[in-house]
Amino acid sequence: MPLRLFNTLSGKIEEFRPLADNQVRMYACGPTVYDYGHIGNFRTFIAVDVLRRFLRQSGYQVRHVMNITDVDDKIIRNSARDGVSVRQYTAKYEKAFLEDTETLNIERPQLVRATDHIQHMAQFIASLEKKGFAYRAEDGSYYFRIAKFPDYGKLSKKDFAGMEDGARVDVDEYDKDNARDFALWKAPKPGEAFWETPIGRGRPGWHIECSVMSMGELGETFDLHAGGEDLIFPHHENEIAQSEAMTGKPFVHFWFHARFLLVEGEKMSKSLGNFFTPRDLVLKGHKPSSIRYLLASVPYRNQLNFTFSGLKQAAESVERLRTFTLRLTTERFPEGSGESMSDLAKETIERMRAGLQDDLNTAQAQGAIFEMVRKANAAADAGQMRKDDVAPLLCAVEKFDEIFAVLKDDDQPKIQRVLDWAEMEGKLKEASQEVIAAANTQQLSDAKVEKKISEMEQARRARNFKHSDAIRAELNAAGIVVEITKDGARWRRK
RNA sequence: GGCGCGGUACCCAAGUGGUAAGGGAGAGGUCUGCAAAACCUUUAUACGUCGGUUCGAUUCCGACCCGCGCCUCCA
Repeated sequence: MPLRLFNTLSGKIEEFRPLADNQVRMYACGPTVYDYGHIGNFRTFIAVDVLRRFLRQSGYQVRHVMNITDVDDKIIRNSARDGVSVRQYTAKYEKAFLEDTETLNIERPQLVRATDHIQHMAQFIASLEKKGFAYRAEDGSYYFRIAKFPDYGKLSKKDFAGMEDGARVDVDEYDKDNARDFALWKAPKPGEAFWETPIGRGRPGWHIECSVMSMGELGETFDLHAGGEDLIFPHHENEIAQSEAMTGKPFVHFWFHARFLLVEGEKMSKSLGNFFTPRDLVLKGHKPSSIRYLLASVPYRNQLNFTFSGLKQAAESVERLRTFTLRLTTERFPEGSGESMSDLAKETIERMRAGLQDDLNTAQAQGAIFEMVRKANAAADAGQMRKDDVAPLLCAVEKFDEIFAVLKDDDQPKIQRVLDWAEMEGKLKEASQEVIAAANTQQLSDAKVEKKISEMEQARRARNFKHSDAIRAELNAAGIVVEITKDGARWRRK
């Protein structure tokens, strides 16, 4: 069964079939690097990441391109305010963004920067003008003439048919033929940064970069274009207008949009004080894996209410899966195999796939894996687990993690990087005591921990529980959880 | 106002025309030197409200209430 995805363009769930048999070409709108990315941004990027990972798991080769918007009004304004070049200003936030995607295990797409393609954009605009879809305003700005593009509004389902070309609205404010016409190119105001191009001095409008760079990398028609739901209009609508006006061909087959999230039941905003970046959350003591898990656990088209209680629950869920994996890999089971476990694993893989194929129903996939965990634990407790059952069960867990990417216990180095950054930025005081304490205990190497553990085991064998408990308490204080099992002690970092 | 999405237990969250996955939290229990982990039992006469269709609706239709999004640069 093929993947079924909601396509904003048709407003329906459709079978996803790429143009080329085996290859998917997708483009995702990336960040505008004028500030740190927040969890709302990352919800979208994680949704796209889940899509990308699932496509690959389904056997497609994925060509995934993402833009970095490193020029816009805010960037121009802020860089001028700080007295630095546009590139100097954006470099910091671009770096931060890439670090954050790593922190959240978002696979890196091929990146394209807007400022690397200014000349291409200028050429593109010149061609649009030649074709009659663009015009130059008195100040040297260029606008797209939407009255020339009858399909305008087909993505956002807006009806612009009644709009007459030439009906001037707000003439004082806009130097355009029609208020709905949007800027392709902005002439510089005095003191503003600009690029020198054949169509004059200025900077690109917001939408043009995505048309130029996506088609430049992926061709005139490609499979899928993704972004947050707010981009449906005007951004993606305008991309369609520019691109299809240019080529006369369909621009994109599938439009994929992730829904906005709420934070503690309210729209995230700085004024409400519920505005968080992944860095904020890490400093508050939340693991990157918890953040990713929570952001991925609600299907992308549903509103996700991001709460601190939810973050805690996510952490517990991840812990449960990690503990299960640890159990399978450390416990000794009798030789042989019990037929039911490999069936269970197969069933689970099938259910996860079915869920994800159904418009990326991540919640269903999670339900499937947890049901397997419970059943497998029960079997192990009942002494019915066999040595050969382990591999298929682990395989199912692996399939799960190919999509969710939360099981590898690599939170600590990422947390450390955030701490290092906080120190440099003078934000270390915002870090919780727990985070700092946990980071300090990372000094304890695996070898040292192992040594302590074997000392503890010796004490236990001698039934010197006072001593063994003391060691366990000491390790615990250092962020190491020790669990005694019938096959000996096993440990993990908190 | 136009267009669209949603309202499921203490919290998060799937799902179905025939009476509710999963996770977290709570309670009780098993195991254990003690912990931890794990397992078992338990927590929705019921899926916003009111009508309608139907043998039967939480699931389909209608109205209403509530929440949310977009309607020019916010993912």
